[in-house]
Amino acid sequence: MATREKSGCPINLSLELVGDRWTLLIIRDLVFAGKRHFREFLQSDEGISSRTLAERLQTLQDEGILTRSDDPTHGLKTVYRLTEAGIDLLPVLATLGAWGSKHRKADERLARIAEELAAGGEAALERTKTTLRAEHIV
Amino acid sequence: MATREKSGCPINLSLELVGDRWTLLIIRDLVFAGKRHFREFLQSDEGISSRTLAERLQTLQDEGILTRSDDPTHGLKTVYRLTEAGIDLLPVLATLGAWGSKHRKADERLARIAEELAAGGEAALERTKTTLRAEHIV
DNA sequence: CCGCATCCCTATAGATACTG
DNA sequence: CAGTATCTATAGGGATGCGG
Repeated sequence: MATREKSGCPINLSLELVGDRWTLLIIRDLVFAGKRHFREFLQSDEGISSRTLAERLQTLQDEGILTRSDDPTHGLKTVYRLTEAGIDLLPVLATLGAWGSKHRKADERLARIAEELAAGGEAALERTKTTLRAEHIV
Repeated sequence: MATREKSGCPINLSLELVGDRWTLLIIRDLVFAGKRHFREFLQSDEGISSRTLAERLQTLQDEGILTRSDDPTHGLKTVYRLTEAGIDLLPVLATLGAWGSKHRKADERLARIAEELAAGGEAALERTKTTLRAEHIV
């Protein structure tokens, strides 16, 4: 990515990083599907290519949204985790999910989950965030 | 756009429509800058091209996010307005703006506005929505 | 097996100029 | 004024390769 900033508008700055077809899907998989490894991200229903995935993981790391580390139990594997800045994207995912549930033909089961998270407001978001943070300490 | 659906995930369905560099900037200009005409969108700081703008306005209309109509006071002009589905994207803009304010180097003044809207919660969002709806009746 | 890097090729984005 | 035509640049899919 690394496009030069086109304006200081907060919405624009956010979109310069996450405003594409794939970035928020990767973060969704980190948050809701508990994915941590390269191969797992490759296997999402939407089918990201390995080339695009590698590039996005790199820039997300460069921009402080996630961290890369070695899997202690399995030398070959690399573990990706969200930083605080990444976890803070949860409200964006929640509002996007709520909108999709309401205005697009979403899968019934997933739609209900999205609506519940959105309806739960701040409290529900905080609970999810706490769960995500716990993993870093472990 | 019109890419065939890659999954029924609500977040994915949202991203298939608004997950790109420009769509949410157009909606931002409709919501916060009160823009209504083709030329006005062209003049945003980020500099969208006329071709891309025309295409996005078309698909947004096709997907029921905005409406196109003639300006009664000025025969040549076309007026773009958000539908209810479009207005419902406001929480997405709000969370994106809040994230950008907190985690990117955003313009001071705009950052404060974004933070206030986010901090205001549901009530602040509802007030903005009401203002937007009023325009349709007029 | 793992996380990528590289290559090739096509689809789409975008700049610029122009039209009804 | 709201868009198109045309041309070029880039993003991205898919196959394959490669060091650890």
